[in-house]
Amino acid sequence: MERAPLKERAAQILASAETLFGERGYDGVSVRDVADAAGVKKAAVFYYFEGKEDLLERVLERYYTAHREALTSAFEAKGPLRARLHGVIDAYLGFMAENHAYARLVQGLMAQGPAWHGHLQRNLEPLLRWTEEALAEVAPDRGPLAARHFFLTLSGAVINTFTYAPVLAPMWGSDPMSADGLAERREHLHFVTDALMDRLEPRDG
Amino acid sequence: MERAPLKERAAQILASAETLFGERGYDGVSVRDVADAAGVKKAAVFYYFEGKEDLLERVLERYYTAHREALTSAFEAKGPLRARLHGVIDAYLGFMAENHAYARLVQGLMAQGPAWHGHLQRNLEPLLRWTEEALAEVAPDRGPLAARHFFLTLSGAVINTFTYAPVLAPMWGSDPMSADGLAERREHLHFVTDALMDRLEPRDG
Amino acid sequence: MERAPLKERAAQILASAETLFGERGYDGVSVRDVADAAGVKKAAVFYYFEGKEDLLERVLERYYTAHREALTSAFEAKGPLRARLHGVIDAYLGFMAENHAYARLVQGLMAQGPAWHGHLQRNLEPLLRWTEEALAEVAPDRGPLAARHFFLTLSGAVINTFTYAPVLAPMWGSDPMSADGLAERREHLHFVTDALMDRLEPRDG
Amino acid sequence: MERAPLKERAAQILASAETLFGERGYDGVSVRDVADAAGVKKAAVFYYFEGKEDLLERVLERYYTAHREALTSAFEAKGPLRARLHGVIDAYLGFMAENHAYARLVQGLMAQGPAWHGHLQRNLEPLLRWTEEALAEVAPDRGPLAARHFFLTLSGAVINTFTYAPVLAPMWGSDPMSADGLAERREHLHFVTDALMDRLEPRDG
DNA sequence: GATGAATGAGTATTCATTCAT
DNA sequence: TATGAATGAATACTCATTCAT
Repeated sequence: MERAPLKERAAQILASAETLFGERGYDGVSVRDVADAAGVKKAAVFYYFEGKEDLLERVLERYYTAHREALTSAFEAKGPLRARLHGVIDAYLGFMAENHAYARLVQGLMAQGPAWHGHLQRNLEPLLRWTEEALAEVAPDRGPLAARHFFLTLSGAVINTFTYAPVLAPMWGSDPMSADGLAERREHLHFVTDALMDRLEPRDG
Repeated sequence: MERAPLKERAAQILASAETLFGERGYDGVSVRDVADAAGVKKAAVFYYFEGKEDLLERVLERYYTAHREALTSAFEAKGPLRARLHGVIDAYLGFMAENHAYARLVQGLMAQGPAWHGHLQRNLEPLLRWTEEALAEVAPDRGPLAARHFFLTLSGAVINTFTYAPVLAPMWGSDPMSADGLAERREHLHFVTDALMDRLEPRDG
Repeated sequence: MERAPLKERAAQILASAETLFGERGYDGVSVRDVADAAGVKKAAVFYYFEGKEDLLERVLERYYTAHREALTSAFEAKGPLRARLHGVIDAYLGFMAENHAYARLVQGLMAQGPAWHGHLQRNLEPLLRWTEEALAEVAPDRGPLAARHFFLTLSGAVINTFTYAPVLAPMWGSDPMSADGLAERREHLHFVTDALMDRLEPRDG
Repeated sequence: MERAPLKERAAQILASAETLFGERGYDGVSVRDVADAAGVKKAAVFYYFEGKEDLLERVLERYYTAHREALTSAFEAKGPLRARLHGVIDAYLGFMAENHAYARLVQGLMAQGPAWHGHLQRNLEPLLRWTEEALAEVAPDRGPLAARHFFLTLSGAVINTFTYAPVLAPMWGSDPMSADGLAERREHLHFVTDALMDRLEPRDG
């Protein structure tokens, strides 16, 4: 299953694809665009990759791996639940901060119809499972307080920081994705988490 | 600036565009697709609209109007803050439930680069302003507890219910967009709102 | 099942395709070649036809129809068997003489693998059936003297006149496809037919 | 002019080219296809051969040689004319049976325009000359009973057995290229030869 | 002796858009 | 009020061939 390390040229192409797909969406980017951005000829893209779709798949693969790695240690940390949840949110927010393009690319693919849903689902599943395990002690299996709802609510609160940043910035008068903006957002999300925990396990407040 | 009411033919075209753009994204739909779905000739689309972009603009315009109308009365309602917030969330959720395509279309456009950002921003702005007014009494102007953060968090929690539903359904074993799913989601969001209010105005709990 | 008469432009394109496919084979001709030869823009070819393959299918359809029409009256003629066979050979030869490209196009497709075999078979089948009926009185159902063998032998003798003409001409010192050449070939084929009939029904000689 | 004996690697490539060209035609086969089938790298094909065209030339050369060798002894055999003709037909049929691909490859090239005509002619010429010599005693030099007509008729009857086999098989309910099919075809062709000889030299019947 | 890397030229096809009628 | 015809520009992809190593 392990893939041989990509050659420099291929890495360059992949990096360009990553950036462009993130900026303009899969459909908004042509193979020529990717080649130009990478400083290679168009045919070279087809030499190193099987096609445009393969290119996207590799970009996603890399994201998935990085994403999971970024969250693993946070999920596996020990300590009181609240601190662990804060840690996960920080890790999530931090990963997204370093991978601006990710959130938007994925949202774009979701909006493109079912073709990529299976792909995205496979990436999301472990995160959901982790959340469910982590919250098992305070949240029931089913109903409106089930872990899955908190997963959806909190991951949405993290992700949308990035997907909506470009349209919020002018309204906020500051960029939610800037260092300051993210620090503030982080505090907000901690507040939200604590508020939810207060209600779920009142004694612990 | 007012435009004569659209003829039946045009309305048919617009409706098809709305559905298709929502299902497959702007780029994933051709003018021919829209024409076919509407049962008209391709050239008719250009007769009634200025082009594909115009078509999208009209679709968005309609959404904006409907969206705002759906939320206005909820925002203007009187009564205790919590009840009003619940009302807004119910209205938001209800509107989205009836306009499946909206959330995905907008997400798709966000991912397509800055071209449509201004457009989307104009729609979002009033919602943000309303939220800020509504929360003025409990939330400060700036910082991590500012109204705008709650707006982002809660609107994300609503919207993502719809954008992620297709990939969550298999994992949940049930469809978050079904009647049952939405009722449960509604309860969850009320819980979240209450939890946040508890922390913001502890006495009121 | 009837097809509306093709517009002038489409007819022009089809005619060019017919000629070029016959001259250089399906793979040897690009859509651009066809468009140029027809004096239209490349995109016009796609406006009138669904694609290159469709173009070939239409060309073949026309041939099939013309081919069958050319032979029908000959097959349905009354009179002694030998005369009727001569008539069929004359009709076959005449049709091919007017449709130089046909034989070569079909041979080229046969050599391209199974993709077109079904297509070609559907055209050949009626000819084989007719031959079997015509020879029913003198040829057995099975074995080396079955009608199908005579069909294969004689149709080969006709068709190869055209497929091999370009390489035979220099060796013969004259063109087998010229008027004189064809007249001579016709006499030869009559001789062959008579020889075969002599053996099949000796009394009739 | 003599070329050093091809290395094993080259032979492998040539064999693959032969098979593939025969199956899908020259244009339908890419250098990569040949390399893959031979289990070598694509660049190796260009190392051992000058290019795709050279590859085809070598394949044809081999066929020519094999073809001529297969027929030489039959042509040089002694004995009565009819027996010698039967022998040639048997040899021709036998060679084709072992070289399925040959007939179709050559037909495909004929259909590809004049580029390969000269090539093919050089191969055909000796066969025609031999036939003319063999039939010199019974057939005139010119006119519809000239040897060259019998050559065209009989070689067509042999070759078409193979080129049309794939489309005839379903109609015949049996494969003309199977052992049984070929045995039957052989008998048929002997019958045809005898019929022709009967007419050419009636006394000898 | 052999090949990985690279590419120029070409291929079929799509599509938003224009326009004469 | 429509629309059939037409097209320029772009798109993803293929492939024979070259060449430095």
